[in-house]
Amino acid sequence: MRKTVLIFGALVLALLILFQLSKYSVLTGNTAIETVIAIIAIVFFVVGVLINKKVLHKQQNSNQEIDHKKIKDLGLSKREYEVLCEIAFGLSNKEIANKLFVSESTIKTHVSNVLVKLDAKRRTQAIQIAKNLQIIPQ
Amino acid sequence: MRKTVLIFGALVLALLILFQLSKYSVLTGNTAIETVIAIIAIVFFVVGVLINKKVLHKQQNSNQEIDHKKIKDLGLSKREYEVLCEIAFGLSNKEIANKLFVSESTIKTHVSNVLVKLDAKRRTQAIQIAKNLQIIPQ
DNA sequence: ATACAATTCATACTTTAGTATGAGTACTAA
DNA sequence: TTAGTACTCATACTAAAGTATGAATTGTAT
Repeated sequence: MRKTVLIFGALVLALLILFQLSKYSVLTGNTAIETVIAIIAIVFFVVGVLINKKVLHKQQNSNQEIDHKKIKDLGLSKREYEVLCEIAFGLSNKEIANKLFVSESTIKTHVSNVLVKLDAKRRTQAIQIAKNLQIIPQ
Repeated sequence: MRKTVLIFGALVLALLILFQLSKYSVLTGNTAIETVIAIIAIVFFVVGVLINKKVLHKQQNSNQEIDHKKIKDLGLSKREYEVLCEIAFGLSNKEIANKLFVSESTIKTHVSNVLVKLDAKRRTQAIQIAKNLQIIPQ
């Protein structure tokens, strides 16, 4: 956050300096008015593009990042979350069991717990809910 | 596409006019150099922001748009695709049947066909595959 | 008119998913 | 040390999902 303020301040300062430089170079007759306007136009165009890109980039991030806090708030254990991710990947209980080297009945227990904690009736609904809560990747 | 070209052309024209106007207003002494520079800066800043927003918006769209051609290529019928969407929404066969006003056995038939056409073993896997193929909303 | 695809439905069946209950182990914090 | 939590597993059960087959209806294109 401090970094953003510093960069923004430096940017404004640079622009002000550019502003003054261009004014004096015109008044002293060293530079044509067209050149100054062109430079100003290009500089501010680039600044506009960059600032906008940064803002939109943050918006995209907020849509993709996983909300680890929410996972804890839901009371999902580490293992339950693992199982949830494998469910979303489309695996069956038996396949998840093989992948995590435990028995199928263990997976069934985890799945049941996940469904309760996500307030879902089925694993497909759990996938939807988990995505809406942004606790699994889209 | 033609629309874009027209708008872009009009924009360039407007900027050129602004450019000329500002140059003459300074040379005839009607306007202070600071005012002109400020206006140019603001205008090009806004143009930069808007153009960037449009470009990024199209990129986002390409990640979100549904590939209707692929749906046809897979041989998915209208009804089968409807059922697929409801599956992805997390509904059970019975719930889908009630929503679409048909029997559960009809839904089972559709689901089976969807699984074959998507080469999926389970409905959860079908959701994953459909998302990767971009035939259902993320 | 007929062949074809899409939709609908049923029955019977197998497989997978999900629930309920109880229990053993291991690790951690009070 | 004990209470709590997470993880594991089993058994027995119910519910849902998925398969296979056959069949009737409807609209559409040749």
